[in-house]
Amino acid sequence: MAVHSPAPRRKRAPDKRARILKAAIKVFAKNGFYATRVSEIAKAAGVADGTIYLYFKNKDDVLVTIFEEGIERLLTILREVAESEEPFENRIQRIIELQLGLMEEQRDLAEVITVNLRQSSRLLKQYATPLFMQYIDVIADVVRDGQEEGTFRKDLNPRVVARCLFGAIDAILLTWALGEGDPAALRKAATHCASLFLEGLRKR
Amino acid sequence: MAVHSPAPRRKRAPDKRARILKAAIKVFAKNGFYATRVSEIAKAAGVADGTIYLYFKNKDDVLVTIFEEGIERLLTILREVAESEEPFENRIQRIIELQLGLMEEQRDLAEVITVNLRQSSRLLKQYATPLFMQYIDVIADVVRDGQEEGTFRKDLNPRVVARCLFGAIDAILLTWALGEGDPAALRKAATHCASLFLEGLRKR
Amino acid sequence: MAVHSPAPRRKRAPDKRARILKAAIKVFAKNGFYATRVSEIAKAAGVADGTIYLYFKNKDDVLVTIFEEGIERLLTILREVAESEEPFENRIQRIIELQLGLMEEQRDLAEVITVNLRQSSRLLKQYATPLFMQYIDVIADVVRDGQEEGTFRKDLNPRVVARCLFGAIDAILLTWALGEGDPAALRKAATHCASLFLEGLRKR
Amino acid sequence: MAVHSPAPRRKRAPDKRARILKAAIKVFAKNGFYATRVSEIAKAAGVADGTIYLYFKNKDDVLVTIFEEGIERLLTILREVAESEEPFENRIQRIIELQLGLMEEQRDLAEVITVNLRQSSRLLKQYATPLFMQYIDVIADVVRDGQEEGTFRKDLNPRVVARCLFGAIDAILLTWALGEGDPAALRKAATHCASLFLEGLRKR
DNA sequence: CATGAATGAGTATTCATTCAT
DNA sequence: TATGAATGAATACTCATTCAT
Repeated sequence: MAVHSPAPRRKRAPDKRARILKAAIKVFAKNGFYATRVSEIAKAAGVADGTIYLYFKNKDDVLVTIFEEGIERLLTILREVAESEEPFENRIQRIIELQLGLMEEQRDLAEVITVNLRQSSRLLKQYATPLFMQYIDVIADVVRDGQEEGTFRKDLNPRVVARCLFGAIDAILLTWALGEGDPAALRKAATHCASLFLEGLRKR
Repeated sequence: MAVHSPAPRRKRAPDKRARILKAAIKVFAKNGFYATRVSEIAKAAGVADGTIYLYFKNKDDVLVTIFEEGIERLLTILREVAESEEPFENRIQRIIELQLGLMEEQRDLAEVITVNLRQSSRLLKQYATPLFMQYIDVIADVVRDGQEEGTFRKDLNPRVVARCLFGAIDAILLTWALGEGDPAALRKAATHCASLFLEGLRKR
Repeated sequence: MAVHSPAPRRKRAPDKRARILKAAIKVFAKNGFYATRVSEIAKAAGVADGTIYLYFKNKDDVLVTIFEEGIERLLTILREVAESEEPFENRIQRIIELQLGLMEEQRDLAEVITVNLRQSSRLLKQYATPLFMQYIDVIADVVRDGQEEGTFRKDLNPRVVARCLFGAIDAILLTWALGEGDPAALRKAATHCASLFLEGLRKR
Repeated sequence: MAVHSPAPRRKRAPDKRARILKAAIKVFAKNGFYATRVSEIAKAAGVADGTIYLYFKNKDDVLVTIFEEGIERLLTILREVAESEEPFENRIQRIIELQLGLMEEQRDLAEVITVNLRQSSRLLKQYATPLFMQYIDVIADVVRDGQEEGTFRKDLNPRVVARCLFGAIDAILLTWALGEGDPAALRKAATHCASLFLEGLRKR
């Protein structure tokens, strides 16, 4: 019709993939992985059902991608903090705040990672375990270094400490995600959690 | 047809309900809630598909029952410990050991409770939240009493501490349930976890 | 326990069969044949599910029995009227009133016969058609005799008239069964219906 | 893939809905509503099972649609006749002939409407009643106008007459649908039925 | 690349019927 | 006879995935 229009470009969206992921995070968080229909993701992303299969192998693949990219981003940042030159106590504190802080800005991603991934035992065992171990390792390394350097008590297994810390953060997020989602409450919880762990770790 | 069939065995099993629950824990742990077919539970329990519906409203109800009865049993024991006359530190320590110890005997149940229940957002929100809150309350009460009595530092929110403790135990169980399942490792983790939290809580 | 009680006879009920039929009429009328569970009939009859199978081959057999016994009773009475010595016009009038009157006292049976039997095409074709034909014949005979005797016009096919009359009564019953079920309304409808058909049939 | 396939024929059939309805009428008439499997309808229509659910809410909806569209069409035509300027007697006569004539072309539809709809008490009460009342009203209006104008006797309740007429036609159709289905017989029955009612209604 | 109509495999649940007691 | 717990065949409906356009 418009003969001279430079380029029709009815649909600009070269960002379909990103839009699908973003939409998926939203609906997964709201309804859970199994209760979410592919068509719902498509609708929320403003694409056709079939389009999703141009970017992802299947529904599982969407969840896995969200998890992988999300945890990858988290791991990158965590590693930076973990390997910084700051005092060990600050690193621990920042690790906690970082995760909770990061999530505060991305509540849906938080719910998807903490809740949804457990929804598929298969996915959990296949994908989450290895990444989970990397996560544990990052924290455990900080603890171990702190022990060797003399800041932290030496009688605790660093990996056990790391698991406890992960669990504590996960539980706080879970409560927060299932509940009101008040940012202030989250921040306060972060402070208390950090204080609890740091005192628990401190060498005397 | 089989003329000499050894015994007609229309098994008058009086324990059908228990057998179904036991079978369900096993297959849920193995395959996850959604991937488990009702017929698989029936087969594992040695009953007909329809029999399950004589004892449970539906598939959801089976999972919820497992969760509720498991948590209920735990809560009863936890309350005893929480309200005992022992020093507060001992109570915390015993709460941790109790949970991990209880689960040690029922690895599949541990997986169902820590992993499977999160598979249905609806179930999680509907059933888990209230029981979870009761659980949190029991622990939080111990912390609060300890604070008032002067054993624990007063600057930490008891409910945040309780949530952290729950998360830590949950994470330890999760790792254990998904992994090797070595009882010794579990016991050692319990000791370290307890030490970490008690030091973190101690008033100085 | 009661050692000397003459005869325990916890359940006198030698009338189980009748009680089952009566209960079945009630629940079939309320919910329809397909929506009625065998267990509902049993409950309404105050017997165990399995007991029904001591008196009836299966669920279909219960409906068929109701229909057969009901229509049989109706046919017997109709034949009496049809073969009486009364004026033909009176016979027609009484046939109408009889059916509607009979039903008025047995509203549930009316609904079962007019509505439920159509619920199983198989049953309808297999059982109802022959009995229906007998019914048509009884009325058609009265019409035919009236024609030959000179009371009714001769240009109408007696079987067509009989079908029309059956249909009219059925429609009145249907409306009545689906609606309020006011006996007075039914009686008035019977009068009008009779008048309409008698005038339509009268030789001039 | 198949290079020479004559026509890929992912049949872009634009008439799926109509084909499903047509197929449903056929199988409902043959086996009855309850005995008909959704998959049978699908097979008869040459579509996949799931396709039916793109056009209808559920199996009930298919039956209701058949009924509604059939009755709707009938009502439209009936109203035209009822409101025409013809003598009242002709209108009645044409109403009868129209219905029987319409059905003559669609014996299966006749059976579905007269027999199948009664198979579900729920559907009958929910859908049939209102449309049935409209139908009754159309006929009753003709009768009433004829009474007021002086053609018909005034001592009959128009709605009772209408119900009788409906029943008579229904019974004729039922016999016809369940029996041979001889068109000539149907036409003759229509004439006799009309004559019976007109004489019955005539003012003298 | 994008679409969305069509597909059809897959499953929880129901309920008539049986049979050990 | 009577029971009612147990059975398991049977089926409507959903929804991830495909592919002709």
